[in-house]
Amino acid sequence: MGHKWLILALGVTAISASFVAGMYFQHDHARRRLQNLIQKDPYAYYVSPQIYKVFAFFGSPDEADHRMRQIMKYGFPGLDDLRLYSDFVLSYDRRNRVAHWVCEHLQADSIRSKRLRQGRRHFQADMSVPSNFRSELTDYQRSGFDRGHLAAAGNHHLQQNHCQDTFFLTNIAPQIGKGFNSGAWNKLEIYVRSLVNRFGSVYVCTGPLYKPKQKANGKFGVEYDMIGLNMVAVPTHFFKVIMVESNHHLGKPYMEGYVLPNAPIPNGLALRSFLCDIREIEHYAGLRFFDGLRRSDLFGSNYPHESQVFRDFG
DNA sequence: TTTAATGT
Repeated sequence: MGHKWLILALGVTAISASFVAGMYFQHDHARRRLQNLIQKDPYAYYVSPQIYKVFAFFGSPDEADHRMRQIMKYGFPGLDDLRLYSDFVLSYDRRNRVAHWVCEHLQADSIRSKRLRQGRRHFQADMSVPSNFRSELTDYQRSGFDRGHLAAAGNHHLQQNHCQDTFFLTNIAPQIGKGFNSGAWNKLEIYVRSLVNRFGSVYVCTGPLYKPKQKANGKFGVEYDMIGLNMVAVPTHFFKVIMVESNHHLGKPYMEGYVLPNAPIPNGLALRSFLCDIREIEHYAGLRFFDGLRRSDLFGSNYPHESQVFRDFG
């Protein structure tokens, strides 16, 4: 009689012991996975509570999470008022009514399909932004400025809603039309798409700059216009930081940055004359680009004298 | 070709 109870007690002890051991190893495994994640992308850890708040906006959180992680694979430039769209991620500047930055991950099929070009191009205010921080269509009308895309419409032709999302005014900034938006800036966007076609996978971060100038009294100050009743800021410059993932023969990522003045730019001026040290862009924008990459792992840099690989545009 | 605004 006593033996039966003893065997039962031993059995229960063994089962619970293995259960506890299993939980311990499971927990250890999860902890190591999390540690790897944080080492690869330090921002993921800090940003996830804020991201999950945004998830409620989407029908299927898992899909949004998956796409967001793909686009933001190399880290967040900043963490202010993050907004997820179907094919790009954006940080919104409520004070200026213009984004801080917009991140895209471009692959050949998102720029190739031409049939979506026929689709209606329809600018609209983003009603998810509180009205006192929101820019409206009327702010841009008769302002003398174009509604310039940050994430270009031509980069998001894979699905109809991808393209339509780029027309939200959160992704729009006041740009000089002739000589800039339809000129040098458009040339830069076409150049980015040519990189996508040649190398397959390109990460792009685009945004405005409000660049200080030295005044008559010798001190530095920032001066910029504002348009409309909502006082939408007119950036003095725009930047684009481009990172080509390692599909090419040297097997290392390649990064370069451009800064263009929001002004008419002579047609003959080569794009490469706007190449800029990325640390300088970070200084003016208060952002860190592709922080998840070790800079020493990069092939080349954005200095014009180092590499001619990507510099054969007109 | 692509970008966009304007006037009817």
